Amino acid sequence: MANHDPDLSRLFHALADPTRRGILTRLAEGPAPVTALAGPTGLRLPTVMRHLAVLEEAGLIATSKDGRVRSCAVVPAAFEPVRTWLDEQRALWEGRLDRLDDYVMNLMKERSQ
Amino acid sequence: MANHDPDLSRLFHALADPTRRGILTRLAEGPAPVTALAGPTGLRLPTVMRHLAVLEEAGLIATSKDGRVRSCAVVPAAFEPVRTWLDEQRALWEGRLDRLDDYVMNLMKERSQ
DNA sequence: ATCATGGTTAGCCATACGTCTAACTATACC
DNA sequence: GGTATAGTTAGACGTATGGCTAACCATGAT
Repeated sequence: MANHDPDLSRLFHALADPTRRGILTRLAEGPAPVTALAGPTGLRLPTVMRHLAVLEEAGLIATSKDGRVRSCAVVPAAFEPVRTWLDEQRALWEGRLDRLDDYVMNLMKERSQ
Repeated sequence: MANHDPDLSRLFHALADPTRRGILTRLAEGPAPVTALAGPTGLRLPTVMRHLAVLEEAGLIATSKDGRVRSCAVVPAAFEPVRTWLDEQRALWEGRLDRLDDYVMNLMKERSQ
């Protein structure tokens, strides 16, 4: 029941935007400065900065400034809660289906007696 | 590079709300009518209906009406694109890290000659 | 036929989101 | 010092989101 987890909401929200996913994919190849990230998007710098802020607040990227260039890098571990939530959901369905299996099995056994 | 996929955006967006995740968790235990889903949320029916519409448009649930009651059920397969995207991202990081490994290995080999 | 129940539609409202421009700061380079 | 480069801040703007009320079907029960 990790549903009210604000982290999870922030994560999913951060991932819900194509521009942000694009940035993450780009960063998966390795760290990059802000301007390099902005280029492919066709968006203005301040807009990209906002996207980066969303990603950083979600913990999906980390940034550090060296001189006048800010380098951004993906934080793979940050994806874990998402994966975990998906796994939890799956476990719930499967639990249910197992119980349904048992139920059907019992029915069949009773019938065959 | 499945980033511009509108399905993915709709999925992530649908999952970004605690109320909607709560509904999914509830549905993972088995199908339920709208009112049963609304109860725990403390929200008004029209509000819940909107959440259900978002979930259905994302393909995460399916609904069908029998008499005057609409039954909602989770659609496990709909989660796959999310999982797939996560896996793709992971593959990218790992590819990068592998190449980095190779690079370091080569460096070390060259040094030791 | 009447009434209660379960759901639906329409519309309002405040806030959040994604985008932009314009103006500003800070660092590198000549 | 002067200029180009990289990023930042502030504010505006239209649209989307999440919530509500009120009124409206549709169906099952009496």
